[in-house]
Amino acid sequence: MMILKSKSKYDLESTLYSGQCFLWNPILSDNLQAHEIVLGGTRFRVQQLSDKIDAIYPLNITQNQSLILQNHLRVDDDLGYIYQSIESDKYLLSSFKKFEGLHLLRQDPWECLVTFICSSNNNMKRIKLMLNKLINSFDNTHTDSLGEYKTFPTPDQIIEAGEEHLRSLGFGYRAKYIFETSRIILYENIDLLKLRSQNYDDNLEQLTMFPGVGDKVANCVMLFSLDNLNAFPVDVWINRVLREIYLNDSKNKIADSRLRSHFQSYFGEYSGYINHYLFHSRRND
DNA sequence: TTTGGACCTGTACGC
DNA sequence: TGTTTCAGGTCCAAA
Repeated sequence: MMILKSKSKYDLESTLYSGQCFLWNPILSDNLQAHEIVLGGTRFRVQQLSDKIDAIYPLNITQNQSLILQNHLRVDDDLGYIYQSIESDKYLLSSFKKFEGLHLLRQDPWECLVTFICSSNNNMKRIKLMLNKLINSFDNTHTDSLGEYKTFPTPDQIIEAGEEHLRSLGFGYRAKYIFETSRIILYENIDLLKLRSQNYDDNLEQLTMFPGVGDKVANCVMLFSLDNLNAFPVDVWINRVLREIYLNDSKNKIADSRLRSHFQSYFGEYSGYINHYLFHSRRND
């Protein structure tokens, strides 16, 4: 075991299951609630220990593995700094208090892109089911001291398997989107990780070129995997909060992309972090 | 620039 | 048991 250093209090449960990532799985281990994920080909397990995170697997975790985990969990984020910036906002202040320690995650951009293409017109339970089916339908099996585990399929594996394969797994019309997106990434030789060094506008333009990726999905991918902390996904939940709390208007139609750009300016450079607190609070009302 | 309908599927409903 | 609705949207055509 190894306690990960984090800059702020860390709420693992809220962070892992707040709807930003669907690849974490709860594990009951030694009567303690642990959580498991595969990152960069390695299986990791963590558990909450007071305000911190205890990395319990791999057993003799290397420095490099520890960095991979810390990087994914964004333990260096200074939540106190973000809290300060919204001190005058009573609604936000109460939700920051209620979910103190909720962090964003830094996911793999490819896995995140597939996840949120799946999310369209869909619910959380089924998104998770679809991703599990996808992972289990490929033979990317690895073995460690806990047994076998699988890694996420690559774009070329998805192309080789074909669109029909995705349809047979229950992806519906999203099968075509994921298949075509895989083709574009492979044939145009796109390195999604490089997008981390690009700004918001360039990434929005790049991501919305993929079929099945509109404003909302692109903003999710940017916020949850590309370090664009000013990304601001507007879905039905965020739409409700913004109207009820900030606009006092639940009737007039306003395009989501207009709401998005308005509140990006309003909330500032960490608007994406604020977005996630608004989302999580509204869903847990 | 905006609007409305179609799109896969599983589930929660009403009968 | 058999419809209808809805779920963290996107795309396309038409106004």
